Amino acid sequence: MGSGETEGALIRLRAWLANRPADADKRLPPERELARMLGVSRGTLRKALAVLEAEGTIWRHVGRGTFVGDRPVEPLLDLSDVIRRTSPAHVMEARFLLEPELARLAALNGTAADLDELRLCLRQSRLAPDWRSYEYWDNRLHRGIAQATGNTVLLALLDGLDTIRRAIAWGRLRRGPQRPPPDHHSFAEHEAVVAAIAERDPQAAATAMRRHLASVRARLFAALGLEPVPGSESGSAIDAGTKRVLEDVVPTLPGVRA
Amino acid sequence: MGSGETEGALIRLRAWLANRPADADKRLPPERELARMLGVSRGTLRKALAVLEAEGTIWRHVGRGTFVGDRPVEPLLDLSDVIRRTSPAHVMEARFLLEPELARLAALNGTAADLDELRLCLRQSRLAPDWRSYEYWDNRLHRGIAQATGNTVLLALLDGLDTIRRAIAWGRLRRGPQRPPPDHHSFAEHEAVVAAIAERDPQAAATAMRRHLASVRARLFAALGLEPVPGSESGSAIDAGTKRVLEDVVPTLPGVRA
DNA sequence: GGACGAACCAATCCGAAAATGGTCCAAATA
DNA sequence: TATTTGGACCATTTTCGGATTGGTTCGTCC
Repeated sequence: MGSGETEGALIRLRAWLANRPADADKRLPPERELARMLGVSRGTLRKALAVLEAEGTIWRHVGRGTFVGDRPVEPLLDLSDVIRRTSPAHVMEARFLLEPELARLAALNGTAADLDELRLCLRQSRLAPDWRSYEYWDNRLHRGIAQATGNTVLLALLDGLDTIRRAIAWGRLRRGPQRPPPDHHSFAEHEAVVAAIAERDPQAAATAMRRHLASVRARLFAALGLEPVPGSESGSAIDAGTKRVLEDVVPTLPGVRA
Repeated sequence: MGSGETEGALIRLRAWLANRPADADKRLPPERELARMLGVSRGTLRKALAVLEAEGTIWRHVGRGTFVGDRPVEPLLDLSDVIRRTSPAHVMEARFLLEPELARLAALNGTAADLDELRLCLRQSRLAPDWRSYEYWDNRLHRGIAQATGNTVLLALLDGLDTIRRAIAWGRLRRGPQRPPPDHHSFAEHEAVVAAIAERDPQAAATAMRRHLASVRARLFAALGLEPVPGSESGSAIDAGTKRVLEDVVPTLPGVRA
């Protein structure tokens, strides 16, 4: 196979690549120029470049150039498309899935600085002069919990969920001159979550978060005119698979911080 | 307040907006032109536009123009930044959080077409001629499970996790002429997950997925030279908070499809 | 058969010019 | 006095043409 000049070009190319300063530009000269520099034809150089690309040393893109290192990541997420075919119920389901576990991991991994941030959010949300301001601090609180897990991936996931949530038409949006009433259900629920995190009680934190989300969901569905979620307040009826739940959930979510 | 010409401009503007065809462009004429069309000065028109913007009818942006409808959502996620400060352990933690619940919801909501897709992935992954091809079908399988939940938000979340996972440097990447051995651990584990989904057994599906992820994590950490996760195989030691887990997990993840 | 050179293609980048919303100000107007 | 008007700037964005660059296909020559 690769006999003759192609192999020579590959060797010369590797040597040229090795002899360049470490702080050199990630971008290589254009093929035409590089071919002239190495004393090879462009076609031959391209074969050598193809080898380097196959082994992951470089990556190329039409119109951009040839670069050394890993190919950059492109988002690939078409948010506006997701938003069009999603519903508030979907968002609530995702929140139920994510946020209790975030609270749980926050109780395990949260730092003192994280807790300061959470307490700040609690205080400010009580002082909020209008709904818009309240929602800012509410949002910042939930994000702070994700931050307290110490896991940037989880934080990114919650951020993604947030952008979707914020973009959905929530029917009535309660903006106005009024302010949240002092006995707004979220206040006590938020404080319960933060208290459990502060006491390093993971189960209690997750439980408190579930209670909070159940409350939010009930209000949301009521506002949308839907029927309440079946079994959301019963809490009875321990089925046969319960023991498996214990064996699964407890050991496999250790919450190690890497 | 808005006395005199401003009010008149607002009325004329509303009328002009109402009288345009439904399929008209979302983009309004430039302010200078629109002002001339309505016979108002630009400053007055801008006050009227400010009212419409405050009530959410239109949105504006410098250099772009004025548009009717909701303001488009911007990603706000800087993926390349997240990737730089994250670790394989973080990604595994996120997978443990997400994917078992996805399997659970897939068992509840998956359609026959979804199951066909999953079985196709199983078959193709066994036939894969090299690791690269195997990882394609493996990836498509996990994505298919998220698809089977019927929740586009969860699918978007898994996609986001995937882009992060794919971008991280996984140390050894097992690309090469070899192919996955026929007794590769993932085969049986994947089939267990899909079987549980097909039998509509949510708990079993979640359990099988946890087992699979635990296996993946063990191999990953071994390859990276880390110590195994404490308690990942013990599964004993039922602590005091277990009953609460039951009361929490079971009723609050109903998996309703909206 | 393989290497070379040339030409062409489609995607991308680049820079200047135009377009657009945001802002300020003095004159005109009621 | 209070409001409107027209004009001039500003910062951001779009637009558009030309240059750049990797991808591809020829004919030609060893």
